[in-house]
Amino acid sequence: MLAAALRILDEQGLPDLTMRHLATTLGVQPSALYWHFPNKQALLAAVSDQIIASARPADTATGDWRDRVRHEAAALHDALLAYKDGAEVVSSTLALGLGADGLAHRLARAISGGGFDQQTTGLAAETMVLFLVGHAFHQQQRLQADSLGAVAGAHSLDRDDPAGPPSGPQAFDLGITLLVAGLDTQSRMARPA
Amino acid sequence: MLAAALRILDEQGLPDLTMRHLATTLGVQPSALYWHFPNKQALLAAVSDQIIASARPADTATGDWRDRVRHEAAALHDALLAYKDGAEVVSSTLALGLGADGLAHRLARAISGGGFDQQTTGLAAETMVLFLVGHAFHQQQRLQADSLGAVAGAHSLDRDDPAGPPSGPQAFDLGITLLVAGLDTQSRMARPA
DNA sequence: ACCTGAACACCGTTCAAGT
DNA sequence: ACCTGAACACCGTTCAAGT
Repeated sequence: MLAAALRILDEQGLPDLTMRHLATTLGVQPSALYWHFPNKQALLAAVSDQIIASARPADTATGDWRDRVRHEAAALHDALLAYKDGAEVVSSTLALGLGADGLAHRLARAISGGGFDQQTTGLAAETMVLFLVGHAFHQQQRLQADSLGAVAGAHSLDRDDPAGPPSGPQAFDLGITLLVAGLDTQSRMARPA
Repeated sequence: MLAAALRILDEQGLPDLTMRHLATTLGVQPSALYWHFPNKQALLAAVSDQIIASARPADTATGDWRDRVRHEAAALHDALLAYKDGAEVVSSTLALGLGADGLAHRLARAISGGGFDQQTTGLAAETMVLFLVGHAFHQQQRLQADSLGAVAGAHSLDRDDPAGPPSGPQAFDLGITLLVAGLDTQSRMARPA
């Protein structure tokens, strides 16, 4: 039934992931779902955890902590983009404070390779989570708008007008780089080698 | 009517800001609202812009660009927190790509004081916007959960357990500091003084 | 343990028609 | 220009009752 929810999400999108639609798919009454999940948010939290868990694991052996952090962030970012509306689902779950903790934990583990104290590590991880999810959400929304608005727009390929910033993978990389560089500075200030 | 929408938002919260409820408040049929706004998202976008515009303007005279950026970020952050569910409304508008551009513009103006090229400025502003809004949303959600869950929790004051990171103003400051420090590094790499 | 049936209390949006 | 009335096509959730 979690699997069915993920299928609806990926094939039809979040607006169609309703309790009633899911019930129909399962050949069951809507009320039956409430034996398995207390409410819809709990369902979405479970879906979110599934999406995050699907992110390819970090190659823990290679590179210094900076690369590990960058790779882990990229892997999680990709996982959110892999499911239709994946970023939005995770974003809502995260904001409501239910689940989706895997995101912060995985980033924190990578960051802790830099030898920061626990508090800095946690704060930095949280900062990166918010940027990562926000960016994925934003990007996913634009991709969908483009694919639907190919009618009206007629400029589907000349996005990234020079007035606004480009917002694809390049923007994501810069954000992560900024944060990693900032962390690096912090570490030098704390224990100036 | 925008004013009425803002009042409902601030006094009752986003879940109660429905077209039907707003119409009742105005003594009008729900369908009447559709003469003024094409749909609910457009209404929420207008509300978002109002919230952002209410942020105290930056003191453009004092400090270097780093301080200006920090102050501007803090002012915008505070504005989102000033209205009940303000962060959530702005977050959704932002994600859908309607309005809320004031956020990025104001930050970009402050950042541009650092003399970065337009692309870096825009990307950095976007990064900060995502962090800023995500953090405000997260924080607002927790405050509300605390004020409602004072019943079940009984630990309303000993939040910030040492396992997780603290997530109040302190966390916000660190995130912004990290980003500013990262930007600083970028500028030294581009034109090593 | 797991599900049905039926209801409750809502939503956003459209559209002809009125003034 | 601005609004009404009435409908369309939905929601999430509860709860007694069934098996």
